[in-house]
Parts: sequence; C-alpha cells; structure tokens
Amino acid sequence: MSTSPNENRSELPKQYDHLAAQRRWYQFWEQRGCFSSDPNPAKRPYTIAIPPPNVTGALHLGHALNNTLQDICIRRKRMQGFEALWIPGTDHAGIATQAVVERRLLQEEGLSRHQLGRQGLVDRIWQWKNEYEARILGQLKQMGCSCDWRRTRFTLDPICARAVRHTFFSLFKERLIYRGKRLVNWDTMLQTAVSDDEVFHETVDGHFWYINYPLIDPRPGEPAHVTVATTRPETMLGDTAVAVHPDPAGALERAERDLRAKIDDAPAKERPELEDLLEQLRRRRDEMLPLLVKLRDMARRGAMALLPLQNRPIPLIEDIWAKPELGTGCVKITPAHDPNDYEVGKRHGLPMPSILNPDGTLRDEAGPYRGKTIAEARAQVVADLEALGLLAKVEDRKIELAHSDRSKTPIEPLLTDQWFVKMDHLAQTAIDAVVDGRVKIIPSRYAKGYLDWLGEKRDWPISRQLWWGHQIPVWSAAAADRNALSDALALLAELDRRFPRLMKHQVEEPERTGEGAAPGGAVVHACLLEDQPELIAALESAGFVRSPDVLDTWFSSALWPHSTLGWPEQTPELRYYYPTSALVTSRDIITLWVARMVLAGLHNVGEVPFAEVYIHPKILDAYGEGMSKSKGNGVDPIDVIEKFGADALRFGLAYLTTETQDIRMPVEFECPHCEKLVEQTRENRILPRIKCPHCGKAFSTQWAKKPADVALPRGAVVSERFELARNFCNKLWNASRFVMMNLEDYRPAAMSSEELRVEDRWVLSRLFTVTEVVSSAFDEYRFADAARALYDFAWDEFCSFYVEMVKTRLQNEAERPVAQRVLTHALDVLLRLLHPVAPFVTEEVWQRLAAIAPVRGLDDPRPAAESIMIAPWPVARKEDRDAQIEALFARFQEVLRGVRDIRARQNVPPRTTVRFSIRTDAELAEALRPMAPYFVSMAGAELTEIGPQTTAPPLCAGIALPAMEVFVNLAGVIDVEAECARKRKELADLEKFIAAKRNKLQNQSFIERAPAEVVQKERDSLNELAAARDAAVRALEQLIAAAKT
RNA sequence: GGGCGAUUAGCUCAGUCGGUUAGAGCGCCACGCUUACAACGUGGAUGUCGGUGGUUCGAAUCCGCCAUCGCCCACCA
Repeated sequence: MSTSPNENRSELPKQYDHLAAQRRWYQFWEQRGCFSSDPNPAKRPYTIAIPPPNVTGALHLGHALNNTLQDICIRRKRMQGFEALWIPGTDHAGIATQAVVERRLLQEEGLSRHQLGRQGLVDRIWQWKNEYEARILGQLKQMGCSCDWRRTRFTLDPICARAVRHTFFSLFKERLIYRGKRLVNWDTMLQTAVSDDEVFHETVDGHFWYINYPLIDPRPGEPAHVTVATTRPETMLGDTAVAVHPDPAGALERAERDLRAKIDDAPAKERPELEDLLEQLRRRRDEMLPLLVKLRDMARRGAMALLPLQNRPIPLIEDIWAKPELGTGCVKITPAHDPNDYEVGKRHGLPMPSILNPDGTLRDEAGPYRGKTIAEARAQVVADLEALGLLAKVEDRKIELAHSDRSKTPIEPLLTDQWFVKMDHLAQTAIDAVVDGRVKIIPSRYAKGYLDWLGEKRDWPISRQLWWGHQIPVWSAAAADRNALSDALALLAELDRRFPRLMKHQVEEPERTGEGAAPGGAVVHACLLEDQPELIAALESAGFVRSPDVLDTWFSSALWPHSTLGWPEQTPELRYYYPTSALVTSRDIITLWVARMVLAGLHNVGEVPFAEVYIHPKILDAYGEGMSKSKGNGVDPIDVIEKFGADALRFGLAYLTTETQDIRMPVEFECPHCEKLVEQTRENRILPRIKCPHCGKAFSTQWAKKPADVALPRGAVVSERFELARNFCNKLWNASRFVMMNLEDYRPAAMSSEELRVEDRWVLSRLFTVTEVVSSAFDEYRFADAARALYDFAWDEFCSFYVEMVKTRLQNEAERPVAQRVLTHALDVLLRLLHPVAPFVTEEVWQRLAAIAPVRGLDDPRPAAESIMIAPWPVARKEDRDAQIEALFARFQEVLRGVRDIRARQNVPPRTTVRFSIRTDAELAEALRPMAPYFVSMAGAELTEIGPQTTAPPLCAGIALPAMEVFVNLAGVIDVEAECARKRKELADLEKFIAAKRNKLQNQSFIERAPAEVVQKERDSLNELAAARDAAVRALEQLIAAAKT
C-alpha cells in the first residue's frame, strides 16, 4: 500500500480491485435482467448459440478465448441496439465423458462398467455431469459472459432429446438412416465403434512378415506356394482368399508410366530417389512378372491355397486390389478385419468370418488361438508359422497404427451392425449453403476443408455401443423366413393403425456375407417417435428388442442452433432468433460439427443455422502444442482471473487474436509461498508436486492425488502474457480516477466550439478515428486490431497527452468547465468502446462516473444509461474529424519529444526548468505559440522565442525538425562533450539516410517510372534531411566553438 | 501423398494497396515515487525481416524453389 500522505484525499484505491468489481457488477447485471433476451419485434435479433463445452471437465484457456470472443460480439451488438441473445449450454460428449468416468471408476473403485450395470453407470455420469456443468457455468460467469442463463440447455435434456428424436424419426422415415453391416473402427477397451474422426494415427515400430501359403495340387510348372506379406500376421486366421492382379503386366506398365510422369514433374532433388524406385520396378517386372502371371492363371482356373494353421482351403482370386508393384504382388484377403479387404470380399462374395470378440480377444473362428489377446495370438501365429517353415522372411518397418482418441488403445477394424446417415444429398445441401454464401466462413481459407470433407459424402456412422447418450429409438426383430417376415409386417401395420404417426419401419435385407442368412429372412426395424408405453409393450411382446446403442454425440450437437430454440415446436424464439447470427468456434470441429449443423439445420428447419462462422486461433503452449487437460498443460481461466482479473484475461486474449497466428502461451506455476513464477516444462507439468526453486518449499498441482500432496497449497498456473492487459486495466482505472477526482463541481455547461482548445479538438478528432477503427475491426472479427487500437489510444493519446494537458486547465476556474466537459465525454466514449472487451472495469467506472457526472454526452442532454451494458455503442462524429489539428498536434509532439530527449541526455535535474526557442515560419509559430504552457508542464521547458527570426543561443542543443529548428538553451547545464557526441552520431545517421535517398533519386528509372507523388515525396524527404544535416553541422560547429571559450 | 498456416529485436507478436529511417509489449540500460497511475513516467540500446532466385524504378510485403516448425485430410497388404 502507498504511504503517500495524501492517500486520504481520495476514496478511490490506486489499484483497481478486480475481484470486488467482478462480484459486484455481475450480480448487478443478473439482477437487472441485462442478460435476458426475448423476442422483440421492435428490434433486430442478434443470436449466438454457444459451442456447448463438453462436461468432461472444467474449461481451459481455449474455452476462455472462445467464449470471450462470443461475449465481445454479443455485448457490442447489444449496445448497438440489437435484441442480443447468447444461448448457453453444455454437451454430454458421449464417448469422452463415459471414458473419463469409467476410467475413474476403475482407478478409484476397481469397478468396471459391467459390474455397475447400465443404469448404475449412467447415474454416475449424471453426477459427474452435474458437478462439471455447474463448474463450467460458474467459470463462464466469472469470465463475465452475458449469456441468457434462463435458456441454459444440455444436449441430453428433454428439449434437446425431443429434437433428436424427431430428427432421427424423420431421417429414418426418409430412409436417410439405415442399418448395415460395416467394417468400423472398433475400440476394444471402450467396446464401441468410433468414427474416423475419433481416430488418430501414431507411428510405431513394427514388422513386415512374409508368409508362404501352400497351393493345393499345383500342376507341373506352377509354383508350390504363394507368398503374401502382412504387418498383422494374426489376421491370417480370418483369411478367406489370396488375391492376385488380373493383369499384372498391364498394371506394372501403368505403375511405371505413372512413376515416369512423376519424375518429369519432380524437383531435381527428389529425382534420384524416384529413379531408384523406377529401377526397382523394372527389376520387379523382370523377376516377378512371370510368377504373377502364373498365379493369375491359376486363379482363373480356380486353384486353391491352403490357409496354414487353420488348414482351410481358400481360393486364389483375381482382384485389382492386389498391386503387382507392392509387397509380393499378392495380397491376403481378411474381409472382416481390413477395410480394403472387406470391399474385395463383397466383390467376390467371400465369407467374412470375424475372428475377434468386442473385447479384443479371439473368437472360436480363430481355432486354437481362441481366447488369446491380439498380441498373444500374433506371437503364437508367428512362432507356429516359423515352426512349419512357412515364414519366408521378416522385415522391420514403421507402421502408422490407428488409435482411439478416447482410450488411446489401438483400433481394430471389426465387422458389426451399425446405423448410418446417408450423406449424399444432405452433404450437398451443406456444400451449396457455403458455395452460394448463405453461410460465410471467416477467415475464408477454412471453407476449403469444409467443402472437401463434405464432397466425399461418406455415410456417417451414428451408432455407438455406449450407455451415455441418446438411445437409438429403434426396436428390431429378426424374421427367420418369408412367413415370419409377413407376420411381423402385419403386426406393424396393425400397430400403425392403433397408434397413428408414431412409428415407421424398415426391412433390412441381409447382405451376402457368406454367413448364411436364411432365404427370405430379414430384420425388421421399427422406429418410434416417442416412448408410447403400450406401443412399446406390444412390440416387445412380439419379440422386438430396442437397440442398446446410443447416438454419436455429434448427432445431438448438430441440432444445437435449432434444438435450443425449441424445435420441432414452432416457438416464438425459433421464429425470431433463427437463423442465428454467428458461430464462433475453433477449426478442429469445422467438419465434425459446423458442417453437420448446416445440413441438420437445412433438413429440419429449412434454413441455415447461422449466417457467419468465425474460426478463431488455437491456444498453444510454449512448445507449440495445443492445450489439453490430459497433457497437463491446460490453464484454468480462474487462475488467470484471480491473479490478473477477468478483464485482463479477456483483453489479453482479444489482443492476441489475430487472423493467421495461433496464440502461443508459455505458462508458469505461481509458487503459493513466495509468489514467484516457476516455468512450466514438459517434465514438471505432469508432477503432482513441485518444489519451488526460489524458496525451496513444495506446492501441489492439478495432479495431486495423495493426501500428502493434496494437503500442500496449490500452485496456480498463469501466464505472464496477461500482464500487459492487467497493466492496461489499471492504467484505465487510474486515468478514470484522475478524471473523477477533478469533477467535484462538474456541471454539463453549455459549450460552444470556440471554447475548444487545440488539445480538445485533437482528442475529439482522434476519438472519431478510433471509434471508426474499432467498429470496423469488430465488424470483421479483427479482435486484435480493435484491442490494439483501444490500447494505443487510451494509453498513448488519452493518458499521455490529453489528460496531461488538461491538468493545468483544471486548476483554472475559468477554463475548468470546458476541460471537464470534454474530458468526461472522451472518457465516456472510451469506456463504451472498451466495454465489450473489458466489461467489469468499464462498468465500475461508469457507475462511479454516473454519481458525479450523470449527463456527459457532448450533444446528448440525457443522463447516461444505468448500466454501461445497455449504453449505446459510440457513433463516430464526423464533425469532430480535423486533419489540420492532428497535423499541428503532431508538430507539437515532435518538439516535446525533442526537448525531453535533450533533457534526458544532458541529465538535466528533473526540477530544473530549461529554456528553449523555435525557429519556424510565421504560420506555424502562430499555431504553436498557445502550446507554450504545455512545454512547461510536460517537459519542464519554457518557450522563450518562436518565429522566423529566432536565433540560436550560444550554448545550446539543437534539434532539427522538418521546417523547424529547436534550440534548447543549456547555459550552465551543458555537458558539451556529451552533446558533441550526440550531434556526431546524429550527423552520421543523417548522412547515411541522405546518401540512400540521393542514390534513389539519381536512379533515372525511378524518376521515370515511379508515380510522380512518390518521387516528390522522396525529394521533399531529401530536402528535409539536408536541412536537418545543415542544422546539425551548424550546431556542432557552435558547440565546438563554445567549448573552446 | 494432398492441403493450410507460420518463420520479423533476447521472448511474445504487429506490420494496410509494394514506396517508413521496419514497430509494440515484456526483458535490458540510464534517470525519476513530478499531486491519476512504480501494475508508473522520461529517454536509450537492440534487426542479414528463415535461405535463395525472380518480377519491379523500388520487396518484410508479390512469384518460384529450398530449409525448419505446426496443423488438417488421405493412404500405405
């Protein structure tokens, strides 16, 4: 705390107390209903639906950024007079949340989900959800988010559930949802299918095994075995064929041709490598082609191979999937465990035995290997093949292995029954919406990924074998034959009569998988629009069973913008707020979420869900890695808020939100004992406790689990990158404090423009510009530009100049009212411009200001709004713009800077007033003369003379400026040597610049080809430099002369 | 393999339509608690704009190539 004797004079603290302000004003806003929005025909709506955070855990800085930007948009639009609605909510995040809770259950209680049972597990997850939802919403509130909390939604709540149900029903009815046997990515730990998007690839060390399959009854001249290569030898247990290319010679030729073409296009550096490949290809043709042709011929005549270990004959088949240029040229076909082989299997009608149980152990089909895990089976298969002498060779090889995002375990391709959404038409509607501009993606480069992804039109697998989520509303029954099928259909027809419009059905014909479905048999699926108990009872008594699966989380997320507004009900909200105005999100879910929202909105409501999608940067740590809880590099925004304040968090994030750069954010632990910062490294960020290198005491981290660690005080995780913003808030606070300390007798006195001084007109003119710049920056989502414009204006212009200059006038009774008037106006506008970014400090000042100066608009006699939240967004006043005043002011600033520079270099004691004079033309002299008092107050310098006739005093430091020479009289204080040194350096610099300019102007082609104004500008610039140089020479000579006397 | 983005001061980043003596904050140096603010003020030092070739009268800026880093998509028996 300050020990200043004058402390008591002010009731305002010198440091802004952000925590108190946050509590006070958030409550104030909530109580006044400032966040609430309802349809209002008198206003235009502006709507944002929050990207619902997952209830898996608390929010980190990435969420803080996302929500800060949304709140900035919402708050500004609200001030602009829109009926602004920000819908909050959270996402149940099916697989992610279930995985987290299951993992914890196992770790802490040693229980598996099966031991707990479905309802038991779901209850546990609800508990988890309640805890984290509360925490997340609390975090948002602490950040100042102005959501309409009355409308908080959860993707699993009844309103969302009804929307999901209606969507599913209608897609089912249109046959855009279907069930099929597909090879899916199987997570053997969570025992569920996961979509391609939930899979990541990791390079692991593996092997490439070459296996000989004996051929049955080869004719003379034919090979005795066929060799195949694989990285996964255990899958051979499920092989049902070996494929060879139908035209090996042609395929090789084509491969060679393609490679040659590639060599022609390739940069020189890559050529040798490619040439090498070509050579290998040629050799391969020479060595292997005859064999491949023979094998192809054998395939044609229906030759069989004997699958080792299983001793099962399997056919040799012709298929283009076997690439002669790869591996051995022949490929084993495991339809149930490889996506490509699956396609081959379908083409050839091969059996598709699965060898894998959902838990990753081998099934009976694997014969003697049943019950083993994949790893065990692999080792045994290799050993057994080796013992049989069938292992031709083994190579080391790097393998890109698919892993599940959630469980981090390897993915197994598994053939299962799954539900799909047919994407061709739906995807096209979403493509069209972006192509024709109904949805605008900002920055536009992200549209490409969106369009490419949708362009693939791959069907969307939506069923998940999980317990946490929307259960699929389909009851199914297998009909063994034609009779059973017609019975089932008759029942459905009858039920349809009894319960109209509640049910739709589909008949699923079994695919030819070779697993022997009965002829005429089928599966009948009945989809229910709602859980009608009697209907369900009737179905179940007829043998229909509800699918235990739940829907992919993104299925409900896709409906978010309209489900939160009450769809399928035609609510007033849906009519008024839909389509929403903007979606603010990060780029990693453009496809998963944004694309699906567009197609779902179009399908369900018939209109796009939002007009604009703004994609913001990602927050990375010091190593350039994304933040995540599991990595240990996540930062809780609350830590930042407690240390720096919510406004600093928000301003800091906005300040860093540029168009192309991700936000790199090195973070530190703050030692709770000595408050010093400890750098967070890859090593220490996963430790449960850390010993502070400064004070030696230990503190705990988010990983603390043991009681001994938990008992330690926790070290907050913060980043020094918020200091700039914290300091800025404090600066604003203190400037406001100064203003308010000088308003005791404030009256909104009438004021004519003649009474305005240069600095008044200057600050009004600058205010015009900054209002325009900030407004257009926000309009275009250029948050950093807006924040920087505000920072620079507030600090460098309002505080450093306007406030400084107004000080003397505030001491003067006569000049005080106008100064107060302009000062409060400027502060008022600045506060409103800043409010969307820094809501708390601006409200705090707004309220205090209202008590002293309720009426402060320059042309608005009404009192200020009762909250800055609902104050109007500033409108740039064109009449305030004054280029001449700004130019004059710039001259004033130059002189001031020059004089200060001399003072500093000459080490003039702070309280000593120096005298100085200016030589310049009469016009500028006239304009600058009234500024004389400001040189006294701001540079401790007295202007003794100004005009064309001004001469340099004998002992002085000169400053050469364009069309101006400034002489600081240093009689008695000068350090001649220092001044000479300074002059010499200045001279040298000037000579350098002059030489460069001369050079440029002597270049004939520059004179001829550059625009005349550019040439003129260079000429003027050279003249100025030459004048400055001459002045410097004179000054130096004079100094040297003075030194001698 | 395809695509996107980045590379500017010790650190983190701006840099508009190609024309400035290339900027800011932090850090560093000097001086200063001067009545809003030491979370501050005044002044200062600090750059081969990743490399290279080109377009141009003129390139941090536009184009080609190279290097490094990050991300996304696809695929590899």
